[in-house]
Amino acid sequence: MANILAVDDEPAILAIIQNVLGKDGHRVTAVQDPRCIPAEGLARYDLILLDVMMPHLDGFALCKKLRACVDCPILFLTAKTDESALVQGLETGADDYIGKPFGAAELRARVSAHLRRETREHFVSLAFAGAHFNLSSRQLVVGEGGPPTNLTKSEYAICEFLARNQGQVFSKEQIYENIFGLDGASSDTTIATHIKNIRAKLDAQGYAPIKTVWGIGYKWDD
Amino acid sequence: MANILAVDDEPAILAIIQNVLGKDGHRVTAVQDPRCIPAEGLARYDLILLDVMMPHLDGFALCKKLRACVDCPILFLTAKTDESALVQGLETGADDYIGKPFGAAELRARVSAHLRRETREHFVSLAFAGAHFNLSSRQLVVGEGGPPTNLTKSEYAICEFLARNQGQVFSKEQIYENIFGLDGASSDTTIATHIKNIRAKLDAQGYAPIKTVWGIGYKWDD
DNA sequence: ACTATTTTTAAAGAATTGATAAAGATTTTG
DNA sequence: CAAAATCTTTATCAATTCTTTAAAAATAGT
Repeated sequence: MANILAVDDEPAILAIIQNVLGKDGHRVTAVQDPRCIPAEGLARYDLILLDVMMPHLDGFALCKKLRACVDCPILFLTAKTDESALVQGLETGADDYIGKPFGAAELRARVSAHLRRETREHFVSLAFAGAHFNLSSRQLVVGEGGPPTNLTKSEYAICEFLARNQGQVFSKEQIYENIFGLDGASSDTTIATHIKNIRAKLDAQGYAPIKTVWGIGYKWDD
Repeated sequence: MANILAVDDEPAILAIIQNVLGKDGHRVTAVQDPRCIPAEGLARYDLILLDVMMPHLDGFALCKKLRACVDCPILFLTAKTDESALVQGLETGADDYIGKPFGAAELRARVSAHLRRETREHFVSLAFAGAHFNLSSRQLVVGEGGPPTNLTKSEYAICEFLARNQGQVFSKEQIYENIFGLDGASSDTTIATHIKNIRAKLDAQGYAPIKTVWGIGYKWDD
């Protein structure tokens, strides 16, 4: 299950995408006007689908802009099927280029392949000097072969999010948005309290990976 | 530049691959008989290209076997262009499926896209001779791979502003306005004090990029 | 030597974080 | 289905850190 952003000026195409990928359990956010892409909270998407030919904004230019601030797979989904367009698309930083008319099965398979790859890479990389995440059982193990830390769902989610973006600083709002979605309006103290509780549990095991960056937020540093 | 393994029973195709990708500086190892794939040293390949229909061994089965012990991108390159074959190919663990006859440009673009993704830059940075800014984590690192300088929010903001406009001189008022907005009425000493504190921290690391332009203001010069 | 400007010092004021505790949700258990 | 346990969110306040200010000392230019 993944968060997917789909941008296309044709509502019919958006509906198909939403239908096809929804069946696989993904949450699809459909945007018809590329100018309305949420600037904040882009980080919470696991994959982005883009049309090339849209009014108001060129898909290639949009891809370049998105790529500058986003790390997830970007896939073009377009009627422009000539090879030079494909090359141009991939060179703007996209990861795949699917020609219309596309089959539902191909769309599903390609989206799955890209998502699978993300987890494949992350699985290997989510081990640190002082601890490692067991991503399938959603547990954090401090040290070597010890018992898993007894974190709650939210606490684990915060840890995994910060750890996946090791070194990067996030504000409390950003953390909340990335974990609970944009809708949830929360006070700063929510995340602050979670962080405090996480630190209490990890400190008890002699592990302190969450650093405060004063005035900005928190980061995972191990 | 990458190590690429290409498996295809047709020598002509292998030659084309070797020629096309060789021009991009990649080292292509060509294997005509899938049974001869080196069991050892598979990990040294950054990307694998597979044919589907080969004598002696099915490409899909081969992909599954490879995927079990290898983490790099696997791309099918095949004449079987129907959708169900594509879906089957991606489901065996491959990352892409390119139909023959393929254009040289498409092959290059797709291979580059997959390699690029492996090493995708997670942090946007602003680099100078003696230091670089990690813009995503809002940190200034002096020298090569050293620890980030411990700057406060305002101090970092001033540094980034001056650095972004390298060489340009700004008065204290201009600096204050650009960072805190027009509304903030501040005395000159506010910025002067910040500059002093920044210099103290950077001087301690043997780095002095902020120059005073007497009677005018300050500039970043590195 | 004089003046204007910058740098330093030191301390008051403002903002942010961390800790404590308790109310509101949710899930588990009997 | 209700009670109990657990988790999430909120409010409040102390502790910490940062920002701003005022005034003295140092420095550059004329």
